[in-house]
Amino acid sequence: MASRPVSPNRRGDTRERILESATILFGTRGFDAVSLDQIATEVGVAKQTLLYWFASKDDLVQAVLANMAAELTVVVEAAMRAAPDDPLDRLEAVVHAVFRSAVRRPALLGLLRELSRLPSGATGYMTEHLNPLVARAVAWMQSEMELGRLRQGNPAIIVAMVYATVTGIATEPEALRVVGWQQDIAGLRNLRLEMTRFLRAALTPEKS
Amino acid sequence: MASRPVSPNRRGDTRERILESATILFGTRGFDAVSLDQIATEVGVAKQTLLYWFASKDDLVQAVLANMAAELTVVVEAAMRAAPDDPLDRLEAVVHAVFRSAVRRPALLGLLRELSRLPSGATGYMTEHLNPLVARAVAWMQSEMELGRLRQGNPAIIVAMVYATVTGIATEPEALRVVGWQQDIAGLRNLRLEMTRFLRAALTPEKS
DNA sequence: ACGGTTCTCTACCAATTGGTAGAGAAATCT
DNA sequence: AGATTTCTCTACCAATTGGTAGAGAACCGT
Repeated sequence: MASRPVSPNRRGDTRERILESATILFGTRGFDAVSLDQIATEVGVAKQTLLYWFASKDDLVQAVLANMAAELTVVVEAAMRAAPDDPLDRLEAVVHAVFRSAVRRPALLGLLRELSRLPSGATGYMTEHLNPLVARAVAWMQSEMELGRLRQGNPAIIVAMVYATVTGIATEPEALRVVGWQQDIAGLRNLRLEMTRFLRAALTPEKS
Repeated sequence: MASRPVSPNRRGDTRERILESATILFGTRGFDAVSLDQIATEVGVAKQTLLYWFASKDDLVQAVLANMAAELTVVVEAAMRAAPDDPLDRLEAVVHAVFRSAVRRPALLGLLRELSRLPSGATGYMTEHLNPLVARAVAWMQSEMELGRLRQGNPAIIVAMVYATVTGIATEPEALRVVGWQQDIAGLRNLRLEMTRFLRAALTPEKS
């Protein structure tokens, strides 16, 4: 048992594997509920290997968050750029992209939600990272409102509301199960369609 | 230090004080993040007093959840009964009531969200408790849709969506802070108005 | 006054937590 | 080949976790 000569080292991907497992565990169960040992076991590595790559649990959390912010930013900006000009179509495209992303990795949005229960200060770094994205979203929504292409309202709050809706739906399968929703391909498609209809209705300008 | 003769016992309210503190701590920080010692310290009592009233942490969690479910049910049903007949007005009344409740005790909806990361099985009891409420909401929404008084759609998913929106907004002050929202009386009022407008727009039937 | 119940306490426990110390294998550089 | 850096390990640590054992104060009906 002492010798395990065959490549205990997969040459460099250890860090990423740790990040990936940590993202999933933190995002689904919460920071405090997940121990370093659990992550290490999942990755198939000793706890000290984690602490070699990340000086402390806090460091690991920060890295996971930064990773997530970057990933999310890429997804949103790509969708934003590729989308048509009409604001409702564009919003639908972004929501669709985020939603697909969230289905593939439910932990992503879970992490975002997890932020609110970190000791504030730890959140500073994140908000700093996500602020540009958020600011752009709010500005965009405001200008579209002024053009009369979106329903009038407080753009900041409405951005938050769209975020809350999408994130809530994507991170709370439990709530959906309670209302009898089935988590299969048809169900997912249905969910996405219903969500875009809901948001469209909420944001379509009133005919004056 | 050995003697503290002056009424260490406030005669019966200990259990409720524990429940209250536990609700707040669990709801804001999550079950795993809060230790029995922390709760005990907050209540101003020894940890063993907690374990006298609740056989285990799990028991305490269950009690807190049951408490919350009852409280929420009362709030929703009272609002539902007192509200006018028009479905949008009624929805607004219920959302208003829940929202007020959530502002007064942010932990309430936080607990609800926390459910999704409990080992399933622990959630069974809760869903059982909340199921009647949810089932009634879905049935109500469906019948109103059939009457053409609400926008057509999948009633179950739409109930979940409204839930996600309200809960997300009420439990993620962080998200609101990021978009520059101020948590004062005017801000709260504004938030509530914007939210009801949002939901109204999302659920108003299309004029055919 | 007294025996029992109700309630809270101090003292302790094994298991788990995040983290340190330092050894040793493998790859890389010279 | 030898030295150094990179990477992962075993062994250990103090602190905290949920939980047990059991003593003792305050109240109760009798």
